[in-house]
Amino acid sequence: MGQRKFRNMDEFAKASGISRPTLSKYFNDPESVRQSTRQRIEKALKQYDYRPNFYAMNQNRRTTKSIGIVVPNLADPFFNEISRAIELACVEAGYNPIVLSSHGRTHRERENLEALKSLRPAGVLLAPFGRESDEAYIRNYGKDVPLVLFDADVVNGGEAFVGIDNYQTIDLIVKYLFRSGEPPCFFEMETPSNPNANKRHQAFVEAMDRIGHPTHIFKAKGEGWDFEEIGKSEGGRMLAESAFPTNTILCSNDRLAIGLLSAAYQQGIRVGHGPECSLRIAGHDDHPFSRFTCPSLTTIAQDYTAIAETAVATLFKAIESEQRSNERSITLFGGSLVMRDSA
Amino acid sequence: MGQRKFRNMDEFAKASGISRPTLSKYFNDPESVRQSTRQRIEKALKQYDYRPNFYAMNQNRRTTKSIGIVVPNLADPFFNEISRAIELACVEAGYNPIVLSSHGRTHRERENLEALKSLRPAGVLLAPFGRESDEAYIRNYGKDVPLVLFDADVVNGGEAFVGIDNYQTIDLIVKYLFRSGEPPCFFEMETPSNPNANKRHQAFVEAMDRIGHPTHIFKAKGEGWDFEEIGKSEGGRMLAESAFPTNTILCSNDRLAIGLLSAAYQQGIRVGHGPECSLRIAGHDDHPFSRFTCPSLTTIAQDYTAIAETAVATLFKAIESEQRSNERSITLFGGSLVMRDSA
DNA sequence: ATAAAATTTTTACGCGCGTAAATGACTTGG
DNA sequence: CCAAGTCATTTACGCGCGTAAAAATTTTAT
Repeated sequence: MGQRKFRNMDEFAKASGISRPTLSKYFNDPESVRQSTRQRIEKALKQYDYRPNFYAMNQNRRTTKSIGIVVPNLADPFFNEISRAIELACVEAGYNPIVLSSHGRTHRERENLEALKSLRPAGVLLAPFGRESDEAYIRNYGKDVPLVLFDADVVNGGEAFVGIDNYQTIDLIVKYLFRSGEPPCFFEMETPSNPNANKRHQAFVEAMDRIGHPTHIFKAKGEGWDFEEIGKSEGGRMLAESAFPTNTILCSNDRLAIGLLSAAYQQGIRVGHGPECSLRIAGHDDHPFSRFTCPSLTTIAQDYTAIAETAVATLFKAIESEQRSNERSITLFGGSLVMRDSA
Repeated sequence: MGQRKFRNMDEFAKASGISRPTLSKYFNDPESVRQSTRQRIEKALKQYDYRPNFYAMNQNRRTTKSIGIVVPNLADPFFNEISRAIELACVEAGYNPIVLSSHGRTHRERENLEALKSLRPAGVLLAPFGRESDEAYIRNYGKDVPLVLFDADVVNGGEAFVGIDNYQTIDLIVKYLFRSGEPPCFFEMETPSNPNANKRHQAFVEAMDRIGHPTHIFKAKGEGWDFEEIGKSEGGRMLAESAFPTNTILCSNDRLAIGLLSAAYQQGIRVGHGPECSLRIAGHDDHPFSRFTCPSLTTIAQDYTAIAETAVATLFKAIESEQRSNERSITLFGGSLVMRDSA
């Protein structure tokens, strides 16, 4: 394959004996031409190795086949995994995903969305920063482009939100910790930007209320995305000061827990659910490293695939309906308890 | 800002009182117009909020401002960090980086490169899979597009290669381990696809030769990218069988080491450099989690920034020279020893 | 076999911008 | 103030493909 090079679709049309408009239709959607024509085209494609000019293709299309995916930070395994799942779902639907990470910088969220706009994407999937996002901007953005939010919600932003039901997950793990030992206290960031953190805080308060135990919450100072480092230094300090009133600590997310585990290890504290252990630590999110921590981390697993597929399906529905619907849908998935060695 | 919406550059030209060709020049390179004109344009830009059509812009350009960055797997923190550094360097140079991950699937490397081709990028930075890459294809690719390889080399692929000097790094850490305790044995994947692994193997053999100690190498069975899992299961089995003849194990990379540390912990083996410890474990790459393992991992830090910046600079030189040069350059950076608690 | 439906071909135009050449206006230094 | 140089404007064309409409062809149903 690939003897000749073609400068444009016309040349390829001549060589393959198929008219240019038909070829154009085929490249838009291979299903849209007759089976026999499709085979003829694909045979010619194998023989000649031609690819339409991406830019010319998209210039005049009403709508492109590109889907923008914007996440706060690809270095965070959670966003890494979920954007990978979303990417996959887009490719399977015949779309062309474009993943953009804001690298933990709030202002880059807006820059990424702006950059996407000039690509005229068919739709955008956005995991907003949360507190620090430009909410008005996002709401406005959704009026121009089909937009589905995931992980973190913005009131009235886009067509829909798909995320996790933090009340269910926190209730689940609090209940487990309570039944299997002392009731937990809660370890979180002092000023979390992610709204899930706030919901988890609230959910913890309510869960402790329900089981009728006093609520203890400990806040780690620190800014940025180095959650492990903050968990280690701040949590380590609290451990050293014996600040925690119970032997069970529920961390707002796995990354904090990983830092806390590291601090506990350094201080010679035995962590685990066995009788010879003096501390139990649990996390939330089932970070890919949670199974390799020492001890392995008991946590809540989010269903990445379900969230990804629902977000993508919702977006496609919005794209196909061709109009912004008035009813905004919110889908929350439950998480499942992963019992490992740390609690 | 942003009262009116413009359908094209002509409308914006009329409204701003600047001719379209001048605007076109400005968007190509803001420095290419006179300072006073530039200020007028930027003032108008603030007032009106216009962005040129990305597709029309690139269609007729000799060369676009896009740089393709292709890595085997963004889920691997090493590639995550280095692609982030490269992305940054490209943005700073006024280019538009496009990061594509092959998600650990060999065939996607070629698909990504093909997809990039139809974007007519100014250049491409590629970290090939190695053994499983289509080497002939990559060599050929470099004839069409300015191409710089990093991390893993392909003989005669592209303009240049930028990577790490595994001989220096392995020698460094072997020497350290030898001076601070028993000489190490080596723990690696049985059939690594990454050529760095092969070089490290070779470097280990030579380093042990130099210090005059017998060379022991242990190979973990397993395929794919779950290095931690493989390190834990295979390494754990070897630990349980007391297969290692020395108390010091040098792992081919940090991800294997993290798995091995996890296995050692589960078996109640105390790992570290202190007298109360029975095992020392060292890694290679300074994985972001290495400082949070239990104990924290002694390892070799690669200079991501240096590699990224050199790769980008080399690519830009190739782009500017407008012709494939005959001399292929190879740049190798040394690593530095990071002494933590595990060895 | 024939009519109706589905698909392809022919023809033609336009998208938004890059780019080139000629012309015109401005800046700089003496 | 003028000449030379620099930069902006005017004019005009083309890029490669999307897309629309009408004509021609093929397929399907009757």
